[in-house]
Amino acid sequence: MESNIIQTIDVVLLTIKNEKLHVALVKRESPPFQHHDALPGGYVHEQEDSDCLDSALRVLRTKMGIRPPYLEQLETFSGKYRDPRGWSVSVVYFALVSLEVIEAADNPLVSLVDIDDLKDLPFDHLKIIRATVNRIRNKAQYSSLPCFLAGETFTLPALQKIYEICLDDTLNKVSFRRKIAEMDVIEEVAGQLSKQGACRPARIYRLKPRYLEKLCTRQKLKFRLFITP
Amino acid sequence: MESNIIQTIDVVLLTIKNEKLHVALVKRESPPFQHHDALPGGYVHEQEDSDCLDSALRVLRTKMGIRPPYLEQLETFSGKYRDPRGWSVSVVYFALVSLEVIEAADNPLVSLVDIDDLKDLPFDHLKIIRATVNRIRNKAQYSSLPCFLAGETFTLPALQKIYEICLDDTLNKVSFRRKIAEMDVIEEVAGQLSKQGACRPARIYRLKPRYLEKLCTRQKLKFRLFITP
DNA sequence: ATAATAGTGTCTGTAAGACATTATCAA
DNA sequence: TTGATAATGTCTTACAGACACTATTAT
Repeated sequence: MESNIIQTIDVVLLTIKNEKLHVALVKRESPPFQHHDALPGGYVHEQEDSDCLDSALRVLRTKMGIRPPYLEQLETFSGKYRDPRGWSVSVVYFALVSLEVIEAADNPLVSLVDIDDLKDLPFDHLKIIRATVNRIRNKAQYSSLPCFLAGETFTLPALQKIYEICLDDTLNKVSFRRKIAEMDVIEEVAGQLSKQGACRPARIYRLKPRYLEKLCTRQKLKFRLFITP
Repeated sequence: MESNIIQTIDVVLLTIKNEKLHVALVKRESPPFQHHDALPGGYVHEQEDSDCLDSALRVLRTKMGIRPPYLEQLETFSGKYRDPRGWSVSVVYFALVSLEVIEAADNPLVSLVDIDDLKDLPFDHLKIIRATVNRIRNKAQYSSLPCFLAGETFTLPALQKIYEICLDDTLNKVSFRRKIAEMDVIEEVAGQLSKQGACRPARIYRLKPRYLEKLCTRQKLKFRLFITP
C-alpha cells in the first residue's frame, strides 16, 4: 500500500525571553520555503521512529540539540493545500523549555521570535503556533504546565511571573501560592538567592523529581466553570 | 515523494443507551480483522477529501449514514506496531449523537457496545475509546458538550441524567440548573411533556439553533495560507 | 533607619452544594 | 385527597481575591 500523502511532524517549542513568550523557529535548509524560518519539523522516518512522538523527539534532538522535559501532542493539521508539495498530514507537538536550554544548544539556525511579533510563516505554521498558545493559556489556568518554562531552580515570584506571562494577566499572590502548594509539584531547595538589590531574597524551589522524569504529564482537572463547546 | 506509511482516520461515535455510554462499532468487511467489530474508519482519500475532518465526515456518512451535529479531533495515534499492515497514522475524531440518530440509520453492520463491556478490539481501538471517554468526562465538567447526546428536544431532568452518565457521578440539581442557565445554550419549547405517569410533567427544551449550526469548534480553513517560496 | 521585595494572616464576596418548600400532573 | 416528580427559595460552606501586615535583605 503506497500513498502520496506527505506524513510529517512539527514541533512548537516555546520559551520565555524578556518576559514574553517566544517560539523557536529554524531556518529551512531545503525547499519548499528554503531559507525561511519555520517550525522545526520533518518527515516521519519509518525505520528510525517507533511512533510520531519519537519523530518529534528526534527532530528536536537533531535539528535543535534539545531534549525537552515536557512534550505533548497538540493536534494534527492536514489537507490538500497546506503544503505546496501536496496533500499532507502533520502531527504537531509542543514543548516547553527554559531559555537556558535553548541558549545552551547554541544553534545558529535557530531564532526565537516573540509570539506577538510573528509575521507570515511557511505552511500553516502561524495557525499552529496560535493554537499552541491557546492550549498553553488554557492549561495555565489549572495546571502546573508553565512550571516547565522555568529553569532548573526558581523563586515563587519568578514562577508567578511566568504564569502571568502565559495567561497574559496579573494574578493574586495569595491565591497563586495556594494553588501551587495544592498542586504539590515543587519543593524548596536549601539555599537562598535573588540578590536583586536591597531587598529580601526569595526562597529557591525546583520541580519535584517525579515531574521531570515523565515526559508527558497528565494533569488533574480541577473544576472550571466557563463554557466552551 | 512516496511513503509506505498507512494514513487513516477513525471515528469514535458515542451515544447513550439504557442510561449508559455506548460506542458504535462496525463489522469490518475486509482484512485485517475481517468480520471483527471495530471503530468506523478508513483511508484518507486524497482526491475526495480536502482534509482529515472531511475524511471523518465521509466515513460517518458512507459507513454509518450519519451526519453528526458535533465532531471534534481527539488525538492522533501512530506507530510501527498498531496496525499489522505496517507503520500507520490514524487521526481520530469523536462524535456525539442521540440514540435516535443511530437507530434512524438502521445499519445492520453497526452495533452499540456499553463502554464498560468492551472486550479486546482490533488495533489500538480500545485505547482510543478510553481516551475519548476521558475527554468527554473532562469536558462534561465545564462545557455544554453532553448536550449533543440529547435528542432534538429534552427535559432538564433528562439532561442532568445525561451529564451524570458522562461524569459517572450524581449532580446537585440546583447547581446543575444554574450552570446550564449560565451557559445559555438551550431554550424552552412552548409545549409540555413527560407523561411518565402520575407526576408533574417537565418543560421541554432544545439546543439553541446557533449550536446546531457549527459542526465543531475549530473553523476549517479552505484557502491556501502559505507564503510564496 | 529606609527602601524594596518576600512571605503570610485575615476578611469578604461569590459561587456551589445541601436541604426544604412549593408546584403540577394522574389516579 | 395521595403519590410522584418538577421547579425554585434559601441557608451553609468552601474558596478565590483583596488588602494589610510582618519579614528580611542591602545601603
